[in-house]
Amino acid sequence: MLKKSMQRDEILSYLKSVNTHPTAETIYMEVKKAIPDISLATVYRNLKLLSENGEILELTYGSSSSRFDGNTSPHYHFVCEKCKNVYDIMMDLTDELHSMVTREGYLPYGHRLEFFGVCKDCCQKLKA
Amino acid sequence: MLKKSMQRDEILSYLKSVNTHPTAETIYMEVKKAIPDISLATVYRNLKLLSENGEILELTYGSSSSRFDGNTSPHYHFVCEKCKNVYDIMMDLTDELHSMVTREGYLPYGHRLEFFGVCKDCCQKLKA
DNA sequence: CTAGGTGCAAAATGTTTGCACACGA
DNA sequence: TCGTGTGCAAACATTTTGCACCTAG
Repeated sequence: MLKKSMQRDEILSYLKSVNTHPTAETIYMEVKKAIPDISLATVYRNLKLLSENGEILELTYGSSSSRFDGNTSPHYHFVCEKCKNVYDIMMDLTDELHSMVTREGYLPYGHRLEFFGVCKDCCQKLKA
Repeated sequence: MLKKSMQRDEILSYLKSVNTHPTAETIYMEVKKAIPDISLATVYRNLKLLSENGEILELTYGSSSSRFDGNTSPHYHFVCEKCKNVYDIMMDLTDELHSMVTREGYLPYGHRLEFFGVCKDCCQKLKA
């Protein structure tokens, strides 16, 4: 069971109050102002709990290490939550998407789009 | 100036040959098959060089540490490659995007879209 | 020859875990 | 009270750096 804790409350309310995307270290520094003897480990533990519960979003590429892409041609990915396979979605929305963010004042070089769900094969199996 | 090196060539050609998005460690293991005494440090150094030169893409959220988002409503991200800030793009293309992949036979639960490029502020600085 | 590249090991960063104690239901 | 949460320090994982040697231009 998830018990209430002052530390977790403070972390969540800090994250809800800002529109930046702070790192664990930044969150630690900020929350420390309210709870001076909080530890960094507690911050990490609660960030993990909160994102598992869907109350916050962790922005990573899955693992803790960077990933590198040698592919220049535009394509997207579909990650199946059943079979864990990663499928290529051969689609290119570069013009549409980039013109949308360009209108907002950004200069986009590229983008990444990933879908999560169930693939064709696993859909079949679910029906059967 | 950038000198040619067997190690860098091998890393680049490996990355161009796969459609996965390997970590530095994976790249190291693979390139080691061709150049057995390559070191992990060399892999890191060359990955950095190659991505600085735009020959490959590093997929991260800027810093080497995770970032956390208290905003769970549907929105996208813009990662500035200069200042490393992550900006919210308040846009929701769920209906459009999901109907596209549904037509391909997938059953999408969600998706993630992030742009990379240069933000408004850094565009200004580049011009100056 | 010389600036840049390399391997190695150590250091620097970022994150997780073991443990004993503290706290909320 | 009992199971969860916490702080601390140590362990781990990932990435960077200092250094002496090597290599392409």
